[in-house]
Amino acid sequence: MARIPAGRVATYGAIAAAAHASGARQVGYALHGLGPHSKVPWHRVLNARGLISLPGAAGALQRRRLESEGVRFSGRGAVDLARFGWVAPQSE
DNA sequence: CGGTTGACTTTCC
DNA sequence: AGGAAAGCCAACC
Repeated sequence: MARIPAGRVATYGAIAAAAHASGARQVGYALHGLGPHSKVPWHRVLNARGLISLPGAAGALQRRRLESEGVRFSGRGAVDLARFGWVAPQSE
């Protein structure tokens, strides 16, 4: 996840596959455990629809951070994964 | 040790 | 096309 370049986003499922995680939910659970103080770019992680799955103020913070990195949001607050979606480089 | 939960995804209706 | 249901697996109580 830390290898995700700025201005790009990745889905939970993609990270799970790249990180050999057991499932997309576990990725989200791990992020929940990290906390907002972690230096991991957790804000670049979105769900399969390109939407922010994180409710509350943290979600608003995430969107703001992504916009700061150049990620453009669609009218419904969704990110175009076809453009900003990050593909894991054969990370064994 | 077991039932519930969750920052998810996919399929079926 | 939009909502409900099921699948998934580790953490929590």
